[in-house]
Amino acid sequence: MEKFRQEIAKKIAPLLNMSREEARALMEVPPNPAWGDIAIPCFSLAKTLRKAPQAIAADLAKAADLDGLAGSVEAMGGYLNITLEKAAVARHIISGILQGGASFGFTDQGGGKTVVIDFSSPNIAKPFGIGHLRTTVIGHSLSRIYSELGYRAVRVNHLGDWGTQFGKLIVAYKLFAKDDKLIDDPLGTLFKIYVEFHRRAENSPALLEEAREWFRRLEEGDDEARSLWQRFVEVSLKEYQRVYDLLGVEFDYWLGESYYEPLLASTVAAIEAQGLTTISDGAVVVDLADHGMPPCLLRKTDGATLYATRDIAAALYRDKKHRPELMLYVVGQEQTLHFRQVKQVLNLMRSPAGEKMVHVPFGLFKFPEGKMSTRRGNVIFLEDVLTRAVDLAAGVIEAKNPELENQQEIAQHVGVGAVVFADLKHGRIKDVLFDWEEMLNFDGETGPYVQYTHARACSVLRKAALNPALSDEAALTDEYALPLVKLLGEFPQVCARSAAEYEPSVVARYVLDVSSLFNRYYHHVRILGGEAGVTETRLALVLATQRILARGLYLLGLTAVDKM
RNA sequence: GCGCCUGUAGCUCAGUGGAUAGAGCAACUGCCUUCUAAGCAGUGGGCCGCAGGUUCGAUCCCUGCCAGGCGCGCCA
Repeated sequence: MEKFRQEIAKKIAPLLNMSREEARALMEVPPNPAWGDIAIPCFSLAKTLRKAPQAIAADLAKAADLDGLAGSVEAMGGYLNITLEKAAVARHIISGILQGGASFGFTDQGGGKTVVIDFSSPNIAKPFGIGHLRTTVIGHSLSRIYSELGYRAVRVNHLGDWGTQFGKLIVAYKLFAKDDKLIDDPLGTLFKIYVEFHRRAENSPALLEEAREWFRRLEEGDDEARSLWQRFVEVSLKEYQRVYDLLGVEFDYWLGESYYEPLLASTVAAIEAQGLTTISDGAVVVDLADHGMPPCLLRKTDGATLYATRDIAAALYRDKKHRPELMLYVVGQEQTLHFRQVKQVLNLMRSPAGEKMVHVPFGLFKFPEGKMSTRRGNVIFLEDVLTRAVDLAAGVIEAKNPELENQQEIAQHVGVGAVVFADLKHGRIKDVLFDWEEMLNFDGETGPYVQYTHARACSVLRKAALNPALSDEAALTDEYALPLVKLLGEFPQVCARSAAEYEPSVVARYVLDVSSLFNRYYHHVRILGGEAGVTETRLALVLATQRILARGLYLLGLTAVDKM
């Protein structure tokens, strides 16, 4: 579709004495498809042309020579409405998708440039809760969308494997845990003793003091502290891997905060050397009052570093190592101030990393019972949500399609798809209410709905005796086929917008719309068994739809199943 | 107190400086001897938080207010 808009912009621009880009920017889609495919509102031109919008539109309609592009051009209440030549549109879009194969969305705007995406980043020794779902699926999806656009996506899992909580865990472990427990149920045990620690610490401040002391020993490389920390990290990673396997999520780098530990002293020294730091109450800080922010703490009074220090070191490291165009941080919106501070410090250091850094925030999960807190021990485990969804999907398959092969495998793709999609279909920034019913629903605007639509298209293609071919484009110009064709043609723009806004929901909404139009088509138009040329052409539309849905689902991190 | 984010149908959410504000869920009604009914078709349901302003035109941009969420140096 974009090609047609560009061509028309080229023809219209000289008539309005403006650039092609300006003409393109004027275009919109008429609210009623019967009015055309492209609308140009002429109101904003009235002042400069000193003519009534209605007259401008009428003159344009007369003057524009759009032969071969538009079927009709007419003025309507200040708008210039252009209707494209239906068969030409169908031929261009469908052949583009079928020849472009799986990568119709590929535009090569990335040109091989690198984008580093920091996402998931769970805190070691804490359960992988529902709270980590958002960063994990958004980051995963963004990495695929950027790859689709020709970028090299570097996926980094920035594990929270350092900090005072390890002091707490060591104290708790020495007090409450038995070694064998760490083998049977490692994360469950660590979680329990962590909660127990906080329960006791309420009445015993000495425990917190002891925890700080143990973290200090860890930082100094104390053998006992190191080996306990090492075990916590190992058992945690093993458990996280199960969730990542279920979700199909992979990373290029697993680098915890501890990885940057050796770089911290020199990082702080560099900032100090540039004269950016001051001492405040014994702590080393960068004053950001000139930039309207509270100071950024680099060193505590006791000399220990903070997470801002580590994020600055990590950003410098990533910039140097990968030379990226962009560095995305898919982290909850509650950390917006933190990232603004880190970015500002990098800018003050005159590091290019500051400009490249983009915080991609998302809203929190909210619960009917109130706030989730690891410390108080009320968490919903992501793995539980996923297995519950998979079980539910297995039940639906058993009821609706008992003959299906590989039921367990399909159930996994569909169940997980429901959970992932339920998250991605919402705009990032809004808080989301955790709702079992919505997350485990398979009807309506859901992952399974899109997967089902894809499976339906596959089923038709399997049963077809003819091969898809554009034998008779007129078969794609009816009221059910044409809207679908045109929507399929928007896929590249959808991918581009999704990346530009760091918004997987743009793709999610799109595949829902494609599914809806395809199901409508499927219901109203008999695909198989007609005249050969017509059937081949309809099959071409089915194949194009199937490919776009498969690609869209892939970009969201869902699996497109052939049967379900 | 200050800062950031959010406020659209009963619920969950799309939407755009423009022509009648859209989906899904829930409720009700139809449609399986025909390509997968996880579907399709239909009905009802809206001071687009409130008040000003900018504009030929504002749900969208600006200001103020109200409500909710989050954050505001030694946690991450």
